[in-house]
Amino acid sequence: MSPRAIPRKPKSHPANQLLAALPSKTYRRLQSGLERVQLNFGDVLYQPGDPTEHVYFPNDSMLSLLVAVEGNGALEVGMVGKEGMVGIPLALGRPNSPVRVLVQGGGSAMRMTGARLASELKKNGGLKWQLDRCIYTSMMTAMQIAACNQSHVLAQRLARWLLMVRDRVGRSEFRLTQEFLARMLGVRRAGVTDAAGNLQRRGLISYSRGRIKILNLEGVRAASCACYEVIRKLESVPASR
Amino acid sequence: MSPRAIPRKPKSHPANQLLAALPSKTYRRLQSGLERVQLNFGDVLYQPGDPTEHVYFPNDSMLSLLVAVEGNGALEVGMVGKEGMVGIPLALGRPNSPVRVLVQGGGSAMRMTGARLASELKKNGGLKWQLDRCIYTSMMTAMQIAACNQSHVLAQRLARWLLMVRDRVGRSEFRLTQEFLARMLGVRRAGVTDAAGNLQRRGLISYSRGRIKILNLEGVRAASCACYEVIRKLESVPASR
DNA sequence: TTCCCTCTGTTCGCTAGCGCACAGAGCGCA
DNA sequence: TGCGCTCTGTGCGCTAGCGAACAGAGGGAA
Repeated sequence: MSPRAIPRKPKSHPANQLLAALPSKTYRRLQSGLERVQLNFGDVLYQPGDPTEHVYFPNDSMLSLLVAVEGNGALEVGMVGKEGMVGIPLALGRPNSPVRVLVQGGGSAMRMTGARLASELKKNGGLKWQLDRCIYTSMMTAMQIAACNQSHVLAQRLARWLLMVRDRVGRSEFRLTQEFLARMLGVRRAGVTDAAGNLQRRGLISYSRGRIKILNLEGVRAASCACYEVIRKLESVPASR
Repeated sequence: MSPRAIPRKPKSHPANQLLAALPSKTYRRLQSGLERVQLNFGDVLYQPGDPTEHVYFPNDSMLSLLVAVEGNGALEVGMVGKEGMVGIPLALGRPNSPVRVLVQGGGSAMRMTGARLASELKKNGGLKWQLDRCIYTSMMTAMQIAACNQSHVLAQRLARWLLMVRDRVGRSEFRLTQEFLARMLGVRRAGVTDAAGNLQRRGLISYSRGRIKILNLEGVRAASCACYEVIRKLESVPASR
């Protein structure tokens, strides 16, 4: 369950954009606290209630933030790729994460202990600024998704979701079954079949046995709700002040 | 639109619990930056996109965080009373709030400029800890509401909402029309009439012409989803470390 | 007291999505 | 090559909630 450490030292130019945006002096100081780990699809980084020890900065992996609902499994309320980090509660001084964090796209990530993070934050080398930016993004994304879930039909939310995944994995093709997707969106699998089949018939995506590909980006954008653009713009806030 | 300042000086024992939880030395230092303002029902403290200047610490007022949805008005994604503050984006270094903040329960609040807040935060007198706690609560609440909106029927969400308002205004009776309530929840007014009528017939609440009263607290709790308890427990995290 | 305006109750037809179930299709593996 | 398992497509009856509309009831103001 716990991700296995990879002995290789972190590269000097970090793949994670949050780390990459740090002043190089700050990053060099941080390096000794960063450990590279391999994350595989289905790994669970945090389980609600469990004490958490590390924060994670994805390199090429992709993570889902899930809120458990009684009886209903768990529902996605956020997505983090190389643009951000997970473990915000730890960064805010909470000993555990109330959300489940699931590895949705395998790959590697850098991790750091909460204690080290806290001590680095006191040294004030631009890390706090990056962290605040990430907290802001996570919070606003959750709020937008809250409104979206209540306001938009499945077809739109599905399109939004595909676009969000694409932005985070950096590819237009990825592996995910309809079953999994339905769980993330909190709907029936058959509902996803329906909505995805519709997109496929219109030539916007192709979909087969867990392999999904966005064929017509503009088309999918048009099929999604405006929430996608709202969330996308959150990511593009300036990276330094 | 902009709330009017009240000349009276802030009380030495603050009504806002976030301020009250500060070390008294820190609070005394803060006082000169705090200005008491009167907030009236319907006032809008932040409009998405507008530059924001102040953060607000409610005394006895109650504020709603709203996310606008194209065509659909705006939907509530958070609620803040005397236990917290609004203006988190400002506290995170963002120049404006992407959410609308609406005064839902009239009363007073203390406010402070973002610049002053930033300078106080650097002095590290426990303010950051309180702020982090508030950010954590707002974020987790939004995530829970996102899941709730997707998972629970209107009747449950209505009950949750009434309980959340009660906790924040500190009374079991408050003034709100079904029309307003429907907007907050993102449903039809007729749907609220239906769900509220049901609660009323069961003797759990009384409801008449914008005056609503919780008669049977346990009953309303039983009618709501578990999200209420999840959110309530977020508020009760320890106030000092 | 009377009028008016706001708020609530209720109806109708309709759609999105549910829960369940089963058939078929493709891929991996023996 | 054939078997079996996973993934997708589809059908059926049902419920929650929508959009629109209208009737009535209660309070406040003149």
